[in-house]
Amino acid sequence: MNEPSPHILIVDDDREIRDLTARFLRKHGFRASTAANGREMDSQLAGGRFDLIVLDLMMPGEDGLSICRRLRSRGPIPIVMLTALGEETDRIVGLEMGADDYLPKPFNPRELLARVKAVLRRSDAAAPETPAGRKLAFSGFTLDLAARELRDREGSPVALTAGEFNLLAAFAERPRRVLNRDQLLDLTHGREAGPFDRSIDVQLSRLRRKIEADPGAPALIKTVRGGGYVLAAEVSAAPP
Amino acid sequence: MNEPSPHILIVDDDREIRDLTARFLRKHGFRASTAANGREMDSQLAGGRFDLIVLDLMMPGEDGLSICRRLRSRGPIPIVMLTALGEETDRIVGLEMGADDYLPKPFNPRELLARVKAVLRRSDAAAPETPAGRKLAFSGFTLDLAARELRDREGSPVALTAGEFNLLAAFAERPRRVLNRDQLLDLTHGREAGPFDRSIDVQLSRLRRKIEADPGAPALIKTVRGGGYVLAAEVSAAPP
DNA sequence: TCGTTCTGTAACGTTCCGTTACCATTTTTT
DNA sequence: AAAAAATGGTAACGGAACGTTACAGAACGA
Repeated sequence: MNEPSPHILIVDDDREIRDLTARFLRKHGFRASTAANGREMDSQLAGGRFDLIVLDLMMPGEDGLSICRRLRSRGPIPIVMLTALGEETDRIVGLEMGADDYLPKPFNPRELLARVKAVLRRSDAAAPETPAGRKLAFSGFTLDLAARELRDREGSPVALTAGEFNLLAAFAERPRRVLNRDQLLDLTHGREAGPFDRSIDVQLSRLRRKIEADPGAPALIKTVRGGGYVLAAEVSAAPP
Repeated sequence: MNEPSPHILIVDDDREIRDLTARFLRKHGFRASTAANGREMDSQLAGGRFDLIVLDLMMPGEDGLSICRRLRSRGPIPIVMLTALGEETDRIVGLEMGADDYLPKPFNPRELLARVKAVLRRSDAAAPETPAGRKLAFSGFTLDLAARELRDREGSPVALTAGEFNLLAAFAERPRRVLNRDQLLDLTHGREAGPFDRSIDVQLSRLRRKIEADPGAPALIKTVRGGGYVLAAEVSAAPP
């Protein structure tokens, strides 16, 4: 079972940078595609699976921060951002926005390579998903990570939104561990929590309404006041 | 029961950077210790447990790379590396060496904080094994530490709040030992007692109301006047 | 483009828990 | 022994954390 080399999407309005970078990454064993702006990126993303996105911060039209936000709301894909030199404020804002790493322009291609590798290694270690679609079973439910669907004990599918599924998957992969809101935001959106961020609470409330027998007295995902939430059930691998 | 704040070791030959960084991290809720070189780091590591190491790359004597390699061979502790600006080659080597993140010097403390938090969040969520999903039995009750629930002798769950559960867990893990209020506060909240702190008394009163047959004459958790409280029952491991 | 679905924010109600206060009981002091 | 102090139980209160709903902007599909 040979896994394919990681697929990287380079988003930059400068054609020369785009092409040179893509060629350089390919020479070092990656697959690389390019996009000149947000729109092109969207159609690329619709077309295939990517493992990491190299994103220019300063672009005409929709800028890198806006794109970054959009990507984050979709799911936890790793992002390396390219920033003009010295814009430290932007770097910090971007970091809180959820980019995984930064590279000041102009950059040395070798260094981009190193950061891409490092970010991939990190996100790989953080998300130990098996390439083959895993199925997890807990408390009568079956969660199919590859098909992204949940079935109840009768086998009928439970309609979950993307956000609800991501949240449940984060718990199912770490059963019986208390996860705080920071960690959950990171796992589901790769984002950092703001000071008054309640989005996890709301998502969890919606999730509970769908999977708890009595949402008023949750037995599956419990609240740990001051700590976060924990999946109380035992999780085991389910047969394919 | 409640984990203490993460403990960070700063290894840098520059005393000013060391101390400023440590102070900054402490101000933001971390525990921080310092070491000026590899030797000091070793004795610090021998002395206590650390959750993350901030490591300067350029140091007289044993340099950061060598230290990083040694740390890696010891175990999987998270490392954030500090590199001088422009040492591109070293940065690349450092990342490939296995640092989890790095920061070019001079760095903005806020950015260090953001990266430290991010690295901790991830490494914490990626922790491989479940600590100890133990179940304890005493006096007809069953306390499931992983699922955070208590069941009575009929098997019906007893609704405990997080604080009550933490308190009971502290006792169940130390049966027949008198625990004073300072110890209990430390075990449940990682906090020190204030001069007129009665919070343990109040919580215990609430807990007794839920688990004692006659809260007026407690048989499970007894008061030791002038000493604290003690779980009188015998505790044994329960089958899963 | 339009309509639908999803999701974060704001707002409000509820529950939890630390503080305070008051009382009963025990211990110490006078 | 009476008075005073110390100790602990618990009710009551208020601030903070959490649950839930409503709404509006964003993403998505047609």
